[in-house]
Formats: sequence, structure tokens, C-alpha cells
Amino acid sequence: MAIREKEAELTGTPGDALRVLREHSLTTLVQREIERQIVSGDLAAGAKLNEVDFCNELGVSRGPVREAFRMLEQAGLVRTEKNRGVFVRQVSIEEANEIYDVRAALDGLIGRLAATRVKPEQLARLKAIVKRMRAAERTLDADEYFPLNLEFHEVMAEAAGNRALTANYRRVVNELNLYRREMLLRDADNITLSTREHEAVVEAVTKGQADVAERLLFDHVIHSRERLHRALATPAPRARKAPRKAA
Amino acid sequence: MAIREKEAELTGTPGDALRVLREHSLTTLVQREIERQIVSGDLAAGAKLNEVDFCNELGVSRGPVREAFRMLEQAGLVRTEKNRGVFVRQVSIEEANEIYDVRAALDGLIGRLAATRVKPEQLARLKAIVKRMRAAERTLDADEYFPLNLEFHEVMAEAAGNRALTANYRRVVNELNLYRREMLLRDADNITLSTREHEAVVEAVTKGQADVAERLLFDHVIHSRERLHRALATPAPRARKAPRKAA
DNA sequence: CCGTATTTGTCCGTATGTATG
DNA sequence: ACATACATACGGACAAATACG
Repeated sequence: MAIREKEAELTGTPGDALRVLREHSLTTLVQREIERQIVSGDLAAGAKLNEVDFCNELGVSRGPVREAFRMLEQAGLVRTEKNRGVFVRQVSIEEANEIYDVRAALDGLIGRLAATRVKPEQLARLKAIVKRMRAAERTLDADEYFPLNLEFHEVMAEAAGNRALTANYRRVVNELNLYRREMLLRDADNITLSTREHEAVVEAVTKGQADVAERLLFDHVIHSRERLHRALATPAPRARKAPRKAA
Repeated sequence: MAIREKEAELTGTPGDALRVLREHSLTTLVQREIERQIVSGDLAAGAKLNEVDFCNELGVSRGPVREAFRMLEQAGLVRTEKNRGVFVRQVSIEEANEIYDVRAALDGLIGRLAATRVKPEQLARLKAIVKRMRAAERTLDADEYFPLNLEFHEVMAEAAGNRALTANYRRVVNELNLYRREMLLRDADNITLSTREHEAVVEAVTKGQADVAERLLFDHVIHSRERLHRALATPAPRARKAPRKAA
């Protein structure tokens, strides 16, 4: 389906593709759609992105597609080889370790700022998320836990009330999700431990303990990395979805 | 002058524009050239970037220019208004404060990692830079101090040995340089204090004291912000250059 | 408020480079 | 190694929106 109508539907009221196009360029729409496909895992790491294929799929010409590629390149989601094409970025284990360090530093800052600035409404959302995490923990539902985890950290970043921090944090989280995302947190013990850490963070934020929240969130990221690496060392669990293409 | 020959000259051997073009796309060359103009201050904050003007100036068509715009947009150097054009990003004082927080967190990580991983060659470069800083301090030469400061932090980031960290750090530093860069560190006392802090960082890194280096570099960024704000409160010093355009 | 000029948004054709048999 | 097929890189034309007189 062409991106013009598709976006209009997603944004709510169907039929007002006109309004969407008045506010967003085709480049932006294409960029968001390709980003969605990458983040959701529809496009596997290493997959080649063919310009003309996207033109046909989205019903646009090659200009907007090429511009969207350049945006995704800067966002760290794809890699471009001159005269050869663009590919979904592959994050090696060494690279992932480096990115985890950056994320830990940013998450520490998020914890520190959120502890002093969090709004009651955000605190309520955090507590609701943790509650649902405990439910997912009981039923060992990793498919439910994964998006809750993303949402928790999204709300924390919002609570920090720093737009530059949020922007940089999102980019880092996106890049980490390229790294074997299908294997994240499939282990029951890992879910339990992760939930405990989230609860501790919420408690510190509730009490306004900036230093504690900073350290807890920093350590949480480091622990997450360790849990992931342990999970990778064990026999591989089933994949979440069948990726569309492989390079 | 057309970007094709210009880049060939800059990269060293004049006349081999062919090699440059074989390795870099026009989009990349245009992006680097516009970024240079923004970072150097040739393009003032808020200035409008006209597509056709850049086409004529750089001798390329609108395709590569538009793609370069999208890259710069993601890099945070320009802002795009649909159907109106792209403008050099303006960083408000509130935004700058937020970015400083992010930079402090990243610089803290840089200090911690550099203390354990710095190579002898990098340590030598750091010491040489600080030495030249002391010289600039004696002659109160702020024009010389400014690039030394950039170089110092560039070497520190390199010493941290984390590519993801370096990439994110560069982006943040670039954005901060959009904020009244002409006023940075023009005050004698500020130069002296800043140099002292750099020296302390080098000492901690030399001794491999990760925790100390982390804290010193973190505090250095926070102090830099305070110094900048104090400088902004005093009567404005002369501008460095005449900006080309103003929005 | 309207018409014109300018600028941006989109599309497509051609040249050049790459992969494949 | 060569030729063919295919994908990307670049340029240029048309359409739509904005700015200006």
C-alpha cells in the first residue's frame, strides 16, 4: 500500500491523507516506515534495502527514498556502501558492549534527573508498568515483557525532562535493539531480576533519591548486558519472527 | 569552486579528484562541506540554506544537496521546515543547558575509560596540548586556546577507545558549538581555570585513576557551562568573524 | 487580496558502476 | 575475460507551496 494512505490510517482518522501530507514530507513518511520495519524486525540485520523495491512498496519515487536512507544512515540504523547500496546495520558483540557503556552513562543521568523532576502522572505510569511486568513475570510471557521494558525506559527518559538527553538516548536504544533483539530477555530468571531492578528504580525515584536512582539505573544497564550475554551463551531459543530478507 | 576539485585539494595530493570521487559520493562531500561551514561559523545560527545557492557554489545538482540536508538534520546541525527550507539550528540557553548535562555524562564516561585504556602516544599528545594551553594562557590568546580545547577533548574521546561513545560525543560537542560559539572562553580567568582542570584530568589519566578522571571530566563540563554563562552575562566581546548570512 | 517570482517537493531519465553468467 | 543485467548516483523537469510586490 502507498505510504500516503497508510500513514493517514495509522494516525487515527482514516481518510485524511491530505492533512498528513500537508504536515509531513514524503521523505519523513518513508523514513518513519523504514525505521518501523527495521525496529520491528521485519527487516533483518544485514538485509539489503533496494531503492526501487521501496518505491513500488510505498508508491513514491526514488528521491524521497534516497533522502530517507541518508536520515537512517545518520541515525545509525543502516550502513551505506558507495555504488553498492544500503544495508540494515549489523551490530557486533564488541560494538554492542561499547554501546551498552554509552547507554549506562545516559541512563544514569536519566535516573538522576528523573528522581528530582518526575511528575505524579509519570510516576503512576511507571508503577503501572512495573505491575504489568510482575504479571508477565508470573506467566513467563517474554513477548509481553519486552515492550513493557521499552516503555518503562521511555517513560523514565521522558521524566528526566531533557530533550537532548531523550534524543540521544533513543538513538542508542535503537542501535542496541539491532543486536540480536530476538534473544533479549527470554529467560525466566532474567525477567525476574530485571523486574526487581525496575522496582528498585521506581522506589528511588518516588523518594526523590537522585544518587540512588542514578546508580541503580546505571547498574541496571550493565546487568542487562551481562544477562544478555549469558542468554546468548545458552542454547538459542526460538526466533520471534521470520525476517523478510537476509543479506 | 566545485566541491569535486576542492575536496581533492584538501585531502592532500592535488589533481586526483578522481580518487576522491571513487571513494566518496557527492552527497558525502557536500555534507562535509556544509558541516564545515556551519561548525566554522561561516554560516551563522539561524541562517537559511538555499538549495540552488549551494548547487551553484559547489557545482552539483539538487539531489546530493538535499540528501546532505537530511544528514545534517539528523546530526542536529540544521532544522527543516516543510515547504520553507532548512536553517542552521539555533540553540537556546535552555537547550544548551540540557545538552551540557548530556555532555557531562559522556565526558565522565570518557574520563573513566581513558584512564585505563589511554596509549602512551595519546598521553604524550595530551601533555603537549596542555603545554600549549599554558602558553596561550600566558599570552591570553583566546583564538589559540579555543582549537586547543577542542583538540584536547577529541584526543580524550579517542583515548576512551569506544567508537559509539566517540560518535555520540562528537554530535553533542557539535551542537554545543552552535550556541554562541563566538563567546566561548574569551575571558582570561576562564582560560586559566579551564587549563588547570585539563591538567588535573591528564594527571588522573596518567595515574590510571578511573574514578578521579571520571569525576574531574564531569565537573569540568559543568564548570565550563558556568563559565560560559558568566561570560555571557558580561559585556559582549568582539565577534570572531562576520557571519555570512542572518535569518 | 491577487498575481508573479522564487523556492521547495517530487518524479523520472541517463550515466556509471557492480554483480553474474 | 567479456557481455549482459541490474542497482545506484546524478542531473534536470515539472508540480506545489510560499514569499513578495
